[in-house]
Amino acid sequence: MNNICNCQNCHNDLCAKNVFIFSSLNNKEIEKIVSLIIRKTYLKGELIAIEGSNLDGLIIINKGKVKVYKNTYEGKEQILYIFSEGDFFGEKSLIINQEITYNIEALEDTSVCMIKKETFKTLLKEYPEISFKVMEELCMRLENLENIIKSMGAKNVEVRINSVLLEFAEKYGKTHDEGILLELPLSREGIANYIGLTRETVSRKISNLQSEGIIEVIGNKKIIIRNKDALKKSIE
Amino acid sequence: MNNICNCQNCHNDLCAKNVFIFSSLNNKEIEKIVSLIIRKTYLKGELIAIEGSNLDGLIIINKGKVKVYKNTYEGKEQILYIFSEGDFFGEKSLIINQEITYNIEALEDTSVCMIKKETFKTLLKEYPEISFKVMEELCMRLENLENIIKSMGAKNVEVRINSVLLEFAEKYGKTHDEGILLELPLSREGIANYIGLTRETVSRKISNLQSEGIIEVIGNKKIIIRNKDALKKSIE
DNA sequence: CGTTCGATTGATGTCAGTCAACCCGAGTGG
DNA sequence: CCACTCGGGTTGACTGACATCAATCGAACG
Repeated sequence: MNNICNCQNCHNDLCAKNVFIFSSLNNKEIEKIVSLIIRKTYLKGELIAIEGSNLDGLIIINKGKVKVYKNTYEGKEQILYIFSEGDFFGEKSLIINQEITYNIEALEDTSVCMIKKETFKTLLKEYPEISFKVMEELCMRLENLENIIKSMGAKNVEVRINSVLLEFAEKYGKTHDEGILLELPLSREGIANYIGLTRETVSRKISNLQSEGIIEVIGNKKIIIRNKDALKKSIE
Repeated sequence: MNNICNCQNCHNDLCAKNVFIFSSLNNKEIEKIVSLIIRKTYLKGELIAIEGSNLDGLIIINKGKVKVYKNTYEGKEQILYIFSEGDFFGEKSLIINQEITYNIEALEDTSVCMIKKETFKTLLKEYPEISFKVMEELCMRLENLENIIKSMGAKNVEVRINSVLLEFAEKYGKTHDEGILLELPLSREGIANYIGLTRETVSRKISNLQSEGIIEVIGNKKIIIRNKDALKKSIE
């Protein structure tokens, strides 16, 4: 179950300072926000929210990763976002007064900070800069989704795989002497559910990329991207 | 080419009153906004903006329809939005300082109202309610895209066709004694580019729906939806 | 060491894409 | 009034790529 604790024992910088939408505030203001925060933790695999439910606040990820998905008409999951440290969700129930339209599940042990709906609304009034940051963030998400749609519209399946590998490299990749070391946030099935394929197809395509020498697969969860340019070139 | 004219001779209600993001303002405030507006018109087929360019303001559609699309890696168009009266675009260059990431083309003769970037930023400061409305609108767009992704992730092609027919019925349908009369904003090819199929497939699936008696096709541009429930049921 | 869950590989089937022919209505011009 | 063209739409045959089903592998963990 969830732990709920006050935030006194949590380093400020973990909670709010690194969060994009609060990045325009000074330390004093951040402190105030931190004092308003409620913390929760979720175990890997735990459902944080379910389609149709109501979140009573904005939730900011402190540590960990979550996947946001809808169930498709065919009973599969369509993953929409992978959120990690500093990302937030639940804005939909704040801004348009609407229940959550997707499911959210912890991909690893995850701790989050919650700001109550009313508290957040007060914050928005008090610090209009936050509104602007929220708009920025929403715009970036829109753009992200627009690109996903573009790549899903592409019949060419390699394009989709390569796109998602590049996306993950951008977000989670670490430089490494032989290329970019990538810890995959999703299983093969997860990747498949993200880009609208089956796990077998993802598996096959990844094998192909390996035999072409473009990537190197290490176990199930790690990939080294040896030739990023080759991936990039293929999606132009 | 474009006509540029001042807005004195344009009825207030056309420009700003029916626009969602200004809906919280009173008449006097609307009048002020109207006075700041620059009008332009575009002919059917004319490009309003091209990927990579900079719009110098927020553009609100006064009359007409536009399609917003990206070119895919395979040289096709991926349509992202169909915007009509009251919708706006260009927010991306206002909020995050970024060039346009898609192409915008008039689907019919279209007149728009433009609010200069700096003017709009001043408005946002002056009337924080507008910020909130913009956030609402962005959230609704996100949700719309999330649903498109969900339906594109569905392998089942009928689901996508039926979804788009229902979407158009919602937006452009008129009640009619035999069902919902629908003036299609897009050609078969346009629909195909919206949901990631080919025009032939769209054509075939629409024929099927007709022979099942669920819809009736009138010429190339009109459809009567006789059995909306059947469409709805198939996408659950 | 055995169990389990995910990943891989192979064989087969299906359905949307492709290519090509044809249709149809609108506009054009003789 | 008819012939012609042109663009979009439809239809059919064929193909190929991904899904599906099934068997096997293999890494992780107790």
